Amino acid sequence: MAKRYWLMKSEPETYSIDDLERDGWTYWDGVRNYQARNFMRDEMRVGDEVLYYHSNASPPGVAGIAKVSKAGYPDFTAWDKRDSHFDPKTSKDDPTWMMVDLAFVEKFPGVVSLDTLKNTPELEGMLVIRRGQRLSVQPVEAAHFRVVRKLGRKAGR
DNA sequence: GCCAACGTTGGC
DNA sequence: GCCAACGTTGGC
Repeated sequence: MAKRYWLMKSEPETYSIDDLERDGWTYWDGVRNYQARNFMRDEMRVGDEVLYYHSNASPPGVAGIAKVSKAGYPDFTAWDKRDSHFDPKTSKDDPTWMMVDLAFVEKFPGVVSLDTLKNTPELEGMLVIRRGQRLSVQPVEAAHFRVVRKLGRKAGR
């Protein structure tokens, strides 16, 4: 199957692109939304590329690129009582929540801000700039991905 | 910190 | 199955 592209949101206070660069890879735990879960469980494949989006940041925007290094598997933090994402309704026999692993690819020299995304005509229709769009994992068109990467590589220069 | 938008829960 | 109440997301 052809490589696909995604956008994933993280609050930099919780886990930023710098954290990912330092660690090299991470597991994407804590997603507790069915639509986002379905993307990770059913559609994300190893090698897919991901726009790493900083939400609740100033400015919010795409900070770099990651890639999927492991396809969907159960989010074990859902079973951990001490974890903030603990979900008492799910069991190990029938996991509700899934996650993927992400590997660091690149950090942009500057953030491609939400404002820039909104003001770039080639990005019209991108989900992340749609009002009220809260999905933390969302598909991105290949053409949009390339435009954002180009903007990112020259951002802050 | 505020609040609009949205998803989920639960009473009926 | 409806829908009000509630919790969360995320821009500002």
